Amino acid sequence: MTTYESTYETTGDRRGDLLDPLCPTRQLLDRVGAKWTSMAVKVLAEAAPGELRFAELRRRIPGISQKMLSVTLQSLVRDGLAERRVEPTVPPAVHYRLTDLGLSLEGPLAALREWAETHMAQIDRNNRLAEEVGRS
Amino acid sequence: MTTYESTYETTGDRRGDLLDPLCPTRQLLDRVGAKWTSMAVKVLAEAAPGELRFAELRRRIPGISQKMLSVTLQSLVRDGLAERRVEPTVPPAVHYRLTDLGLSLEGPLAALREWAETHMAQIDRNNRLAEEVGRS
DNA sequence: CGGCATCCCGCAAGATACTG
DNA sequence: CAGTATCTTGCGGGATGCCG
Repeated sequence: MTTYESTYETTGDRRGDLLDPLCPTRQLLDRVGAKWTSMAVKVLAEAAPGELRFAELRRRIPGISQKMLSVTLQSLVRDGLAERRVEPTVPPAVHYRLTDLGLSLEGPLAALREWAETHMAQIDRNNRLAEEVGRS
Repeated sequence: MTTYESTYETTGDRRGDLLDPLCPTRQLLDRVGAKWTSMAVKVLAEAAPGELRFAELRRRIPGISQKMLSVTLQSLVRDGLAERRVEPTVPPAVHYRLTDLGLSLEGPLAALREWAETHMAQIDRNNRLAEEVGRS
């Protein structure tokens, strides 16, 4: 655990200076929460160790725009989670596949997904219940 | 797996209608990616099965504003992940604790955290490398 | 103490159009 | 085919101030 807890307790009100741009968990969650990243990782992981072309990825991620897929893949490549391979034909064919690092992320992500699928129905029920209570 | 894959493959371009507001994974990731939710769950989980007061939570989550802590806790309570207990003193003391459901989320979240702490340094290195390449 | 109401801003992300 | 470029918007979230 590299995140903060014991510190700051006694210091009172010195919030606002160091904040937390360093916390690795925060950084990761920002990326995972980026709305498409986790989907892309999932789809690529399902195809692993094979590759997928841009258009193929787009087809497998319903609702994603050309732009967001492009941006998301660039981010994955920059992070070293995915690799880009261009076949020099005309028109060019671009293939993507997860790196070992990317694949290693799929495990934790899958755990979260499983949790979601198991419990989201309950959570929805809780929300509807809270809504009714709120109206009273 | 309740998420989509085999569908949409043959239908071509019918994106934009059903999109995905139903996908439980997406819903969960939206909440987890909400920048403070995961932190709050973590801190509450560390205190479990004990409770934490509002101000105490604020102290343990460096950088969070009063508003965001409030909003985040409300969200957790609505989802049934946490419970709120008000002690009718003056001024009132409000205590929060995770429900069993909330606690069950901590496992998958901790896995993600562990992954982050293990690999974020490498990812940062990858990014710096990509930046250098980009300048060439 | 533990909020809620209000105002405000930046950025993620959608729509659209163009290119090697 | 696989992208960039540009414009635009929604809303997450910060700051501030008031209330029971």
